[in-house]
Amino acid sequence: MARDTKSDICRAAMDVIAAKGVEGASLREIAEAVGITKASLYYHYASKQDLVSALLMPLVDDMRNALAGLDQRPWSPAAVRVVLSDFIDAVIRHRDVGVWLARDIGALASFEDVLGEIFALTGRLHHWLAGPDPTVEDRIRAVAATEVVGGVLSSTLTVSDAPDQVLRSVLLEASLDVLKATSRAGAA
Amino acid sequence: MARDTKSDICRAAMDVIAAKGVEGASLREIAEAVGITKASLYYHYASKQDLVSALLMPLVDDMRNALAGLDQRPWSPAAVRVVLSDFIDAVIRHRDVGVWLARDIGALASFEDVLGEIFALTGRLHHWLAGPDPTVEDRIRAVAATEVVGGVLSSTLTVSDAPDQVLRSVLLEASLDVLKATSRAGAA
DNA sequence: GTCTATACCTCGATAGAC
DNA sequence: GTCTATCGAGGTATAGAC
Repeated sequence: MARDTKSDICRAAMDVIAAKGVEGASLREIAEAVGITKASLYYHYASKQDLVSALLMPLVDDMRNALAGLDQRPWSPAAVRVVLSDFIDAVIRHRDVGVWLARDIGALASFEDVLGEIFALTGRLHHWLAGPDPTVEDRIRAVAATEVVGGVLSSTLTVSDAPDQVLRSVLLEASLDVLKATSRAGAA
Repeated sequence: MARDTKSDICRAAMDVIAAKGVEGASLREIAEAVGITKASLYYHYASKQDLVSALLMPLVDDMRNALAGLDQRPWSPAAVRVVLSDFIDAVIRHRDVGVWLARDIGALASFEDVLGEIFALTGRLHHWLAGPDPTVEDRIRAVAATEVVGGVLSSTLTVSDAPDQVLRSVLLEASLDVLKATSRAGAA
C-alpha cells in the first residue's frame, strides 16, 4: 500500500524539505532522492505546490477536525483544557510536517491557498482562547499559549529523546500555565 | 548619518524581506525600492548573504550580549528571571528583524554561518534554563519557554496594538509560567 | 558610486518518444 | 510511468564604461 511511487515521493520530499526548507528543496533533488527524474515526478504531481499541499493536508485536516465547532463552544476553563488537548494531539500526530511548516511560513507565502486555512484555524483558536471580552494581555497570552504548542517542533530537534506521551502532557500543562495567569482561568 | 545608500538598502531590504521572505526577496526588487540598480547594490554588499547578515547582526549582537557569561552563572529562580528578562528585551528591541527571522529559518538553511551563532545561543539558553540535572520535562519546558518569546513575532502580527512594555511583561510572566516558576521559583 | 550589459546557473514546467 | 531534451523566467554575480 505504501510502496507506490507517490508515497516514495512524499517521503523523499519530507526529508529534503526538512533539510533545506520549502524553497530550498528543488524538485530535481527530490526526484533524485526517489530515483526518478524531475519529469517523472510531474506525472504524479501537477506542480510543486500540488506536492507541498499533499504533504500538509493531513495536518490541516486534523487541525480543522480538532477545532470543529469551536466558535459555538462556550468558553470555560474546562473547555480550554479540552480544546488545547485536542489541538496538541493533532499537532503531535503530524509533528514531522509541523517541524518544517513552522520554520518555513515565510517561504510558504506564495502558497497562499495552502496557508489560508492554517491561518484561519490558528486565528480562530487565538480568538477563542483569549476568552470573552479579552484584554490585550489575554490576547497576547492566547497567542503565546499556541506558540508553546509550536514548541513541539523545536523540541523534537533539541530534546529528541522525548516520547510523544511526555511531550503531549508537558506541552498541555505548559500551555495551560500560560493562560492560567490571566484574571480568570484556573481549574485543571 | 542614516542618509547614506547603505542605510537605504537596509531599510528597503527589511521591507521587502518582511513582505516576501528571505528567498522570495530578490536583489533586483530591493535595488528598485532604493532607486538604484542591482549592480550598484553589489558595490555596497558583496552578496545577498552579506546583506542578510548585516540585517541580522544587531539582533545577534544583542542576544550574545544578553547571554554573555551565562554558562558560569549559577542557576537559581531569581537568575532565571533576570536572564529571561534580558533575553526578551533583546528580542523585542529588534522585533522587526525577529518577525521574519522566525518565519524564515527554513529558508535561511543555506545561510549557515549566519544561523550558526543563533542556534548556538538559543541552545545554550535552553541548556541553562533547564537547570541542573534536568529531567526530560524540564528540557521540554526550557525549549517551550523560549518558544514563547519567539511568540513576540506572531503576537505583533496578530495583536498589533500591543505596546512594547505590555508585550515585554506579559511574555516574561508567560515564559516563567512555562518553566513552572509557579512550583519551584519565586515570583517578583 | 552608479550605470548598462551580460554571463551563467537553477528553477519549475512542458513536449513527445518509448 | 519513465525517460531525454528543452523552454522561458528569474536568480546571483561580474565586467567595464562613465
